[in-house]
Amino acid sequence: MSKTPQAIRGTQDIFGPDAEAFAFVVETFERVRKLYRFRRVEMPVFEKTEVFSRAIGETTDVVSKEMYSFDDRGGESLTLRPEFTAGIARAYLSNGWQQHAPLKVATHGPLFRYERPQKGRYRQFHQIDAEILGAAEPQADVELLAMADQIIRELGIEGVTLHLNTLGDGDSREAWRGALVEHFRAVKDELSEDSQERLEKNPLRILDSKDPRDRRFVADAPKIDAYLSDDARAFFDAVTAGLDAAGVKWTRAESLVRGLDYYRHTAFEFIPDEGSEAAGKLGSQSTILGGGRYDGLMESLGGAPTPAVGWAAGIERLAMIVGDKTPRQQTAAVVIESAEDQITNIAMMYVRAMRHNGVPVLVYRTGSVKKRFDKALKDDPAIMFVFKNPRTEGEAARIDVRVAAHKTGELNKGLEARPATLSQNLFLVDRSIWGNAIRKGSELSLFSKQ
RNA sequence: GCGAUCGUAGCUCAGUUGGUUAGAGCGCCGGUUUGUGGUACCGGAGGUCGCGGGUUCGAACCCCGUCGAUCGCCCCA
Repeated sequence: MSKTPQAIRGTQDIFGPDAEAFAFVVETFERVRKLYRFRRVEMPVFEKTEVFSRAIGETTDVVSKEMYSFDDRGGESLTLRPEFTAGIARAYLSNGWQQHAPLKVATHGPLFRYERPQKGRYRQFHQIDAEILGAAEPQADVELLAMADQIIRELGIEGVTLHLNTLGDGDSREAWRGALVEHFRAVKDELSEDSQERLEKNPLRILDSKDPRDRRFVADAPKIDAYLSDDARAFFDAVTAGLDAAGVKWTRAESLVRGLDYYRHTAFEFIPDEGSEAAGKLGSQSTILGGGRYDGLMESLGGAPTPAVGWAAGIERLAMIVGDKTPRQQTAAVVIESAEDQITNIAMMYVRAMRHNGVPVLVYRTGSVKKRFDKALKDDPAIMFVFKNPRTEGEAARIDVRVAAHKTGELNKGLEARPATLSQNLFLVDRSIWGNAIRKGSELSLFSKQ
């Protein structure tokens, strides 16, 4: 026997409650994006490396050391996608989706980054993603954010706030960046080692440094507001006004910047409030959804200037917060106590009728009779049907219907047994699940939940 | 890339200063009892102690390496 191979570092096999929470996030996303009429797109999992290196920026850490890249047999460098946006921008340009502009699209799936795994962060991770392409108006930002807000709300996540900032247009951003470099260069020797590095590479990042040595100088650093052009300011005002009108709560975060080069104007993150339940579940990983406007991206890929705005959110992180709030599926248990084929066939007829009427059913027919009940009860069904042999000659196969108690120990006292036989034409099941179940002739028809 | 902690049964963990055949609970399988049965009791299967070296008469335990996990830093979502 050879050894079982290990899974790749930073990958995960998701099962059980985690998998249910994961699916709940995706299902909620799919349902809500349809309400906003975002169109589903499916994207390749890998692209030519240049798609990401040009779009994201050569100097960023993502490109310089966090990409999963490899050469194909023709010697071309390919990369497993570290994000959705660059690939969607490439598709927009190469498929002529300009004709659909403004185009609202949504997708979800696996992404890859070669990083050290830690809480809520994996080498293969999964995101939901929404983009509006070819829309320059601030109303696009508002709609996109309203959808994000609704998704988080419908996932039942509390205590999360939208942190909002503007990076201005290209000129504003450059002017501000210059002023920041000047400001921090004057005190360079007193900054943390990391921030001295950042000064050259990514000065905006100094703003959200956690190091106390840096915090002192961050407070009086130049603010973007002083460098905003009139247009940029008007744009931001329109976004915030729109959010207010849409009932989306937000807070200004002047030092919120995004790591990637292509962002302009609006930048935002949904962050759990200090001390909230969600914050506690996430460890040092705090942002649960982030994005912004990337008006410069299309040009970096050789396309015409195209305004666009989008966001992405990690499914694992959302699932972690949702946790056991995932609605549990109510199930009917059918226990076949009899060993006779005829009775099994009758039971399976009922099972089929229930499933075709949208009722989830689990069947127990193997192992000792005791085991069948043990297993059925452990699955905590909302109701149980028992098929057993007739007691007397000529009597029809006997069905017991009972409402199983939901809590341990209440089975015997709390349970309401309603024995019925096939000769009777009506029996009740737990109304909270399916309403009345009525047998007519050989068919079981069920009324849906009210 | 850096730091800290940790790898013993399917799962959660014990395992005393290094000392015979490595334990428990849960789970799993079989059985007895309980009126339709989630309980209780009896029995059973299941571990080359992550892997590879080293020290020692002797290593789950000490040392080195390696792989992996967890948490944090950098970065980012």
